[in-house]
Amino acid sequence: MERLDEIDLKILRILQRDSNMSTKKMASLLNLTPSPIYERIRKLEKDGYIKNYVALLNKKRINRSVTAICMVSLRYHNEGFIDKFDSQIKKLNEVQECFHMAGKVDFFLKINVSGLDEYHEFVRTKLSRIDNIGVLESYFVLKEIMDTTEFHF
Amino acid sequence: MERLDEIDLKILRILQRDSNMSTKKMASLLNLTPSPIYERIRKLEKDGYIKNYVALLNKKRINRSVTAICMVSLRYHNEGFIDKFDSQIKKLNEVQECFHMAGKVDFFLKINVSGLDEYHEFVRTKLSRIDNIGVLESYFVLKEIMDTTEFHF
DNA sequence: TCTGAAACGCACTGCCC
DNA sequence: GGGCAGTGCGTTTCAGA
Repeated sequence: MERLDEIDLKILRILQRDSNMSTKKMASLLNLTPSPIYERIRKLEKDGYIKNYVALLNKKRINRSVTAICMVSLRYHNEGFIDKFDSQIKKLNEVQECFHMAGKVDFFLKINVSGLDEYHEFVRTKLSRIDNIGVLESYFVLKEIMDTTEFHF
Repeated sequence: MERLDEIDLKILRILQRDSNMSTKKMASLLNLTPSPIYERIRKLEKDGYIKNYVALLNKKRINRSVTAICMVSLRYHNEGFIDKFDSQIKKLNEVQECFHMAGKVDFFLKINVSGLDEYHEFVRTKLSRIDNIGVLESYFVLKEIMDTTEFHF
């Protein structure tokens, strides 16, 4: 719960890149034995530094290679409408990220689909059917320059 | 390399949520024994369906709770300038995502910092020092509604 | 491609420093 | 808080169907 020392930070840095590394190998990298590594990791989990362990998939391989950014503004901005948009957007499987923003645009969405056809269907049959949408602007990714879950510290 | 069957898809769905699940438990969920699970996972890795295994950290805990979206347009658009922007942006530790876009805006960036002070410093001393930036617009996330690495299929 | 069994190594515990 | 030794379990391999 207290501050992390340099060893904890190194462990987190490693786990962000390769969560399957054995405590044995990590121990040799950090000039320690496996036991303290093991205990520190359990502590980092317990204290909430580590949310979960996941496999990252290759978008191309699973036919989700098109990424779109969509900016949405609502027509009315009272609490009920915002919460309603919130709960409806969570049901859409194509949406990877959705942020409620400060400023002129209300929401940023990152959407992954197989192609433009599917994006068209997504907007037509799902997104645009959500109540109270005012403006809806779509942008397409030409090239992913960076896309990482890793924080540098 | 061929098409995936329903078992492969189920394995990928599980690993996207919890990559530390044992082959034993997965086997019992899928009514199989650990060996075929093990072999299928190795094959999914070898064939490039699985990029890597990572720990996802809690932004708040590691002091990166402010998320900004930044839209950048370049002044000149010849190949050299785009590649240069590309290589310079990759050096910035605060940037989590960077996409080269089709349309009026050239790049979308997702940036995580500890607070507005740090964002100010990031723009002042790093982002704005990159050559050839024309327009630079920042938006701040009020609330994360969704942020997942998981693809639904 | 799966089952079942066998071998191996690592995760995990407890004790000592 | 780290080192060391022991145990059990999961990973990994392989023969057979």
